[in-house]
Amino acid sequence: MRSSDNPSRKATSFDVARQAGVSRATVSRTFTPNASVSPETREKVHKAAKELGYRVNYLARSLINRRSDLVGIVVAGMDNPFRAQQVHEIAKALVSRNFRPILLPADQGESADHVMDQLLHYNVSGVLVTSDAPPTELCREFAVHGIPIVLINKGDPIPLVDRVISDNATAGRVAAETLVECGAKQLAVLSASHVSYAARHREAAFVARGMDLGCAPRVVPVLINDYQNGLAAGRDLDGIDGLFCINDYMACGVIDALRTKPQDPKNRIRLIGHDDIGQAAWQAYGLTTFRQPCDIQASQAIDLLISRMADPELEERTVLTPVTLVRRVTA
Amino acid sequence: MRSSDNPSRKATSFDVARQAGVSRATVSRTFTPNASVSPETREKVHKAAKELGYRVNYLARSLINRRSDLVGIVVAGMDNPFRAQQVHEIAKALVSRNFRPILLPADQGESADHVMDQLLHYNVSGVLVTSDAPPTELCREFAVHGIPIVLINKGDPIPLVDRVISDNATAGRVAAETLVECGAKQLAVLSASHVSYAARHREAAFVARGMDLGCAPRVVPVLINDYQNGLAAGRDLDGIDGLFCINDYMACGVIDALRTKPQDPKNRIRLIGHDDIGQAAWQAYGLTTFRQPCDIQASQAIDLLISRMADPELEERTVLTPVTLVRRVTA
DNA sequence: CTGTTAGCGCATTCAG
DNA sequence: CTGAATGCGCTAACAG
Repeated sequence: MRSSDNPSRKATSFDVARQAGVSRATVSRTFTPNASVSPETREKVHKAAKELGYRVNYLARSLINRRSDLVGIVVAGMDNPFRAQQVHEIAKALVSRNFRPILLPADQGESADHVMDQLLHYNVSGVLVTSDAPPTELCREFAVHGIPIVLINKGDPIPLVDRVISDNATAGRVAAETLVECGAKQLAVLSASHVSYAARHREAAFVARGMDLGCAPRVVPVLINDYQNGLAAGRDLDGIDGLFCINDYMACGVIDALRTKPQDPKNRIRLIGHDDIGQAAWQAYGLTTFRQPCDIQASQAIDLLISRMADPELEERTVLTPVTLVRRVTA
Repeated sequence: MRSSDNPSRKATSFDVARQAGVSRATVSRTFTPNASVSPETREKVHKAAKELGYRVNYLARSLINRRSDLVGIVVAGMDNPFRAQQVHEIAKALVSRNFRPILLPADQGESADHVMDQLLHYNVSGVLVTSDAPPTELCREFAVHGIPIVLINKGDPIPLVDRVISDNATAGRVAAETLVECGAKQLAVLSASHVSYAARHREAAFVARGMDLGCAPRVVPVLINDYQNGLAAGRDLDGIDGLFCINDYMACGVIDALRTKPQDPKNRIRLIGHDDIGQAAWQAYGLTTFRQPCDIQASQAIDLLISRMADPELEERTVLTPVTLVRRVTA
């Protein structure tokens, strides 16, 4: 008396096998890619399966495969529209490749550890991290367990951990050049560089190029790269006519601050952001900004994941994704 | 020769048992809530576990429990900031209660079916749906399989399917009253009511109350409740001095349209939105709107899930969450 | 191509 | 309180 006695319970391969008059192994083969089953039996099995509403239990399967098609997405700062978009693209890409994304918000510092730790219980096939502060030690632990990790736009190199990074250097450089082209002389960059790898690098490239062009940019630090900090910083801004914001989320705040501030009409401040969030294109902002191709980043991240699943010992890799300047009205 | 021969592989309860000098059953009990293990042996087991980096394999566990602590989140329209926030809150709530959210974007109509179908392979403990067009038939299938579903702000009653719904009637009513209070005489409501349950109900309540107050509202239909449609509709708006937008996402578009449109300054149009997305509070908008308590909705949805897990035969329930009017500058 | 056998890692009877 | 045995649902090896 195995299963099949309780009709309300989910059908198992055993039930299907009986109904189709074959063995369980054959049922299994029928639902395994690259199987080898004769067309007729496969037909029978499919028929029986449909009648019984049978579905392969992936959990049981992964017990054998030692791998679960589950992939963790660790994310912080979902209030930033760019993050939301990123998560969306990653989830879509994952699903389209037959992975199941398990979403882990990691906002409150310590929780990231706990949450990633949980993943270890699920035999995940990999982890995608787009949180600002990647917990380096945990990354190591995953690597040790042979679980692929890829960092998106974050963090310095870690052995066995791959990264997808957008071209921050180009963004910073082009931002400086564009602002100067537009006639700006007093450059500044707004960024919370201590919390974000990307911010740090964009800022550095901007400053370097600004110097080259003969206008040493001022660095205006903020606590977090968000709207509120942008707004506050925007109010205090002075003696500046060209500003690079490390991200659009903050840039929107700056624009709102400038809007209500008396400005010299002959010397409007030129502004460039980064990310091309939806709001950047809203009429109230018309923000000139760098577009990050979320969809491409997502699919490249997954490529890295897959290739490392095949060979966990691979040396860590970094792929650079291009940014493109979207010119609107602020510069 | 069971496991334990390959040191690089993950430790199993077998390994821990050996190292601690106890049986596998005891190890199991040590990591099972409400176990009954003597403090000393529990201590030994924990020590061994730590040394070996042992983690319970939840996948194997769920094979026995017939349940996996995995919960699906089905979502569409993540470009709407409100949706993003909703997903974030749900994911946080889920994780804090020791569930694992698996995120399923369901944008392209048909994909919702396919994607939900996949969930059936994972023995999920439940499904939370916040997509605009809930696939009624699939809901039924889940119900049949005894998998709890809760719809958030969506859909008409389905047997065995619970719902968390924000107080759309009050929102619609208060919107009408508030606009009139502010001196509006020509009311209108902007909504794509065919795609959204919530829109339909807010619209109806608004119209009803408007009639009561002696100003029959005009209903302006749009295709989708998004920024672009708001922008377009805003441009065409005429002969209106009080507008209720079914959601903030669209309301932002309306505001942007009105901003660039010559308006009679003595008869500015009063505007009320719904959701209180982050942008509503941005200085460029200052949108008066109804706040939906995402966090409360999330936790109530999970409560429903849990109670139905305990008793799948429960009659379907509906919980109503309150909305609160946040007054800013547009009304 | 198909059936048989032997586990994947764990929790749960049932004895002791 | 603890250990031995059984099986959750499935697939990988090996015959045939």
